[in-house]
Amino acid sequence: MEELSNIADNLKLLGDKTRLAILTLLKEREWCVCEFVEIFDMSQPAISQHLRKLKAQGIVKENKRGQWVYYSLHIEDKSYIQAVLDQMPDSKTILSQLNKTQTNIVCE
Amino acid sequence: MEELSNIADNLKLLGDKTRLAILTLLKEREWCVCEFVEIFDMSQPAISQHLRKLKAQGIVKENKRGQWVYYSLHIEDKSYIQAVLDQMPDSKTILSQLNKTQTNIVCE
DNA sequence: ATATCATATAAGCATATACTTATATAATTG
DNA sequence: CAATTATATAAGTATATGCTTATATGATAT
Repeated sequence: MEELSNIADNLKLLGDKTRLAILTLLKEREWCVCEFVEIFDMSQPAISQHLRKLKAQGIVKENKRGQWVYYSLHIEDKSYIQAVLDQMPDSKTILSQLNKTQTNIVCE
Repeated sequence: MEELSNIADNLKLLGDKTRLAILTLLKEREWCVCEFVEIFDMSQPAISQHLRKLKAQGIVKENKRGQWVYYSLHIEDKSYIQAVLDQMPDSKTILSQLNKTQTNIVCE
């Protein structure tokens, strides 16, 4: 059984607008860092630090391919996170709330 | 549709050990402030401030009876909170993790 | 090898958070 | 009425958080 304080620490990570959007987007597919930087109109270090926190608590995992690092969900053992993400809107809705369209995103 | 940032703000409130325990206990029944003070071995203002935050975001509601104020869940319209609390252990488990037994609690 | 691109880390800073103690408010009791 | 009990609020403080800018690391391409 997972500790209450451990669950709270994980939920705290969901309690940030940017991280919650990141996780919701990751429901659909893996994304690389530069895509998030474009989408959120936020500095690259800011995104990187959010992802590091998520990785540190085992909520996402990374997958390096070439110079890109792709992130994906790692919540098979965390039913309460799955339960939240199940209730979240789809990527399109998230992206429209961020006032961006996915078609603009290019990392080369 | 609820705003992403609004959902994040609500989840942030769940991301605290004390508040998460409070909400999990409230699944079972309503509790009054003094019970929480006993259970959490924390100052009365600390508990009161946690409850105020939860009330401010409409996650709990209060019910005054005599000199006591009872709190209960108000999450019918917040499926993502219901989803989290559904995954939480029962009151007995929470209380044992707090190293207290419910039988000790007396407010008079 | 050097230049470029993608990502990570470090340091600094402004604000948010979760407590504390002291005090106020309100209901209950003698 | 005064004393007690339950709760709320205010003010202060230490720590956490989320950004910033600067810099480091590492892969790719010329």
